[in-house]
Amino acid sequence: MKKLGKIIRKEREKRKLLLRQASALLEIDQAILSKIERGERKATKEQILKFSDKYEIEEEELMIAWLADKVYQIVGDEKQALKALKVAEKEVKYKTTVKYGN
Amino acid sequence: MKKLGKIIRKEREKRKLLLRQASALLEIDQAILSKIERGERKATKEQILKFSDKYEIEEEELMIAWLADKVYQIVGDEKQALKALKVAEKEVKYKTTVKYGN
DNA sequence: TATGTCTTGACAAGATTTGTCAAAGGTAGC
DNA sequence: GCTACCTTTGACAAATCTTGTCAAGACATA
Repeated sequence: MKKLGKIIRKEREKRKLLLRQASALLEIDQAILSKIERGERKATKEQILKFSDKYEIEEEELMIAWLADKVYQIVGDEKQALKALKVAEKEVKYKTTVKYGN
Repeated sequence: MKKLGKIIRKEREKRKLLLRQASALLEIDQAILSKIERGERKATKEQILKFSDKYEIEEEELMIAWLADKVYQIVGDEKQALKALKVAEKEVKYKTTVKYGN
C-alpha cells in the first residue's frame, strides 16, 4: 500500500487536480482517496479500474503495484519474507508452465 | 494453501495419527484440520504455532509455507503475478537494508 | 481571521473468516 | 447386503475485517 499510492498521487499532481476534483472525476470518496494515496488503505479492484480509466494509466502497471502492495502487506514484517516469496514465485512459474493450472 | 497442507498431512501420516487423534493432540477441530491439510482452508497463525509445537516441525519451515500459500492466493491467477512478486521482493530487500524499516 | 485543502476518526453496513457440529461419502471386513 | 470406521462436506452463527460515508480536525496561506 505504497507503490500504488505513489503512482496515483503523482498522476493527480501532474494533472493539477485537487483531491476534491479527483474524487469527483474518479467517483471515489475524497477521504478514501486520501488514504489510498498515502497507503493507509488499500484500493479495491474496482478502484484500480477507475484509476486506469480516468487517469489513463496502463492497467497492468497499476495491477503490479497493487498486487505488490498486498503481497508486501502479508510478508513485509516476517523474517521469512524473502524465502516465502521465492517459494511463491516458483509456484507461479510452475503454474504457467503446466498449462492447465494446478 | 497447499504447501503447508502437504507438510502437515505428511507429518500426521508419518506419525500414523488419525485425523481424530491429530485433532485431539493439536486441539484443532477435525473438520478444520481436514480442510487445512487439503488446502481448502488457510491456517491461522495460532494454528501454525500448534503444528510447530505438537508436531515438532521448525516454525520457520511452516511459516515459509504458510506465507507462500497466502501470497500465492493473492497473485496466483493474475497475469502480472511474477512482476508483482519481483516488485514486492525488491521492497523486502530494501527494507532489510535500511535498518529502521520504512 | 477566514478560506481552502487535506487528513483523521467514528460509525454502520456488508463481506469474509472462523469454529462447531452433524450428515454424507468412501472403504474394508464380515 | 450390513457394520464399523475414517474423512470430507456443508450449513450455521459468532467473530473479525473491510468498505464507504460523513463530520470534525489539522494545516497552510492570504
